[in-house]
Amino acid sequence: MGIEDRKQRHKEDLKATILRAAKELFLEKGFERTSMRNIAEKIEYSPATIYLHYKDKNEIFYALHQEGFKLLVNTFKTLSAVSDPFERLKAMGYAYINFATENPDFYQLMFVMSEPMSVLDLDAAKSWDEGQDAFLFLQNTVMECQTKGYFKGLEPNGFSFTIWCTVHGLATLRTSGHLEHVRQAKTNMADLEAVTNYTLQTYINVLERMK
Amino acid sequence: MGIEDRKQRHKEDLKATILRAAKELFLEKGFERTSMRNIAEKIEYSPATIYLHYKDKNEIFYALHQEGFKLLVNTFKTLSAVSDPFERLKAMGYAYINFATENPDFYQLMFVMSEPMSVLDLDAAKSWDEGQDAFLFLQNTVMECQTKGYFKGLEPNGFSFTIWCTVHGLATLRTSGHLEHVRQAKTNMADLEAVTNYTLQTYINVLERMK
DNA sequence: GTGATTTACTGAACACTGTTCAGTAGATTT
DNA sequence: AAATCTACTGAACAGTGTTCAGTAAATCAC
Repeated sequence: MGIEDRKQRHKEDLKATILRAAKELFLEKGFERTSMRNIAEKIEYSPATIYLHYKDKNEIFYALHQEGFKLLVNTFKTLSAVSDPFERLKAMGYAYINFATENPDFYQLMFVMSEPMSVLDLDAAKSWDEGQDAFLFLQNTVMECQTKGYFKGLEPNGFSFTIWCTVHGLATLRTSGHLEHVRQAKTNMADLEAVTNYTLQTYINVLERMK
Repeated sequence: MGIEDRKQRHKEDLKATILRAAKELFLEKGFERTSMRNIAEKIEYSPATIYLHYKDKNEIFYALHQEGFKLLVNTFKTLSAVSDPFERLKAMGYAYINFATENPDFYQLMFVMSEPMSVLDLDAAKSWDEGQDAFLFLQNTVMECQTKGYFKGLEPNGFSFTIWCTVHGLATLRTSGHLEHVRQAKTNMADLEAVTNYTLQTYINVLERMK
């Protein structure tokens, strides 16, 4: 059935084209300012056509949310090259904040907005695998650190989670603009980058003490 | 000019009525589902009237954002009664998370959404005093802890900030619903409350070690 | 008391939003 | 050639924040 195949291919092409257009618009203008009609206009189809491939806007959000996780996990994977686990942990912290800073819209989609996750909520079979994959990367590194004498006696799952909370907290304060208002209050810091790095460095100092 | 006074009073009354109605609707249905028309209907005025008292929706957001901070700072003030600074620090952590859990919409308004802050952005004279007040509470407690031998050698401002990042991270993961998805992955925890408390307790254990 | 002015307020509109659905043009099958 | 199926769309629905000309009533000046 070559004809069926060609049709199937075209269908998948269009679905991918929609996603690409959505992504470009989101990264360009942020999703607050990206509408279904904008996406439709970009791909030169009617808005209704999008709904033949995606149930609603949240399903597009979810698809991009997954793309974001691929990006993040890939970054983490390159850090496997760092053999010393504590050095790797530090590198992961910087990589995480870097990711959030350079892809604030992706970060929002992945860790802040609840809309993309609503796709999962209804389907109990699905779970948040992307999130767990990324978290296991952290947890494994923490456990390796423990074999080298760090974080003695701490339950790795819970402790890893507190680490995630800290960097996530910093990332959200930064991407939401609240960090900028904090910076304006303590005028000694020159720019956002400086405040971010200083905070992360301070936290690493704290972790370093836990040997 | 008694007439002027009466008019002024009525004007301020109406402004307060708008805010009260907005607050009730926000807490009732969340602000995603609260529109200017909803607020207008509740106070039995036309939508356009609201704009005579508030520049736009963000200005209402900002007013509620400030109310939220009064609430939080008041909670913190009652904790001044705890004399031991480390015990106070612990209590503040629980109070903070508790506040976020019981007032998720206020928390969103205060620490997650950037819209309310946009009122400040334009007016350079204004700064984020509310946020700074709350933060100073934390920083002072941390500094008191240092006199008792905790957190030796750590620069208090930066270190306090990492503490805020951690509890803020936990609070946002919880209110955004991401914590629930994490909980579903590690099935051993019964409910959200348990995960939250366990995480906070683990973090307190970490801090306790820093003596 | 009467006319002019100011104040408080509103109806209707503008330009959007996500989403649905009847209807159509064209390809494919019978 | 007629019937079916597929891919797609125009137009509508029910909303959103916001603006502005216009109105009714209160106040002021004479």
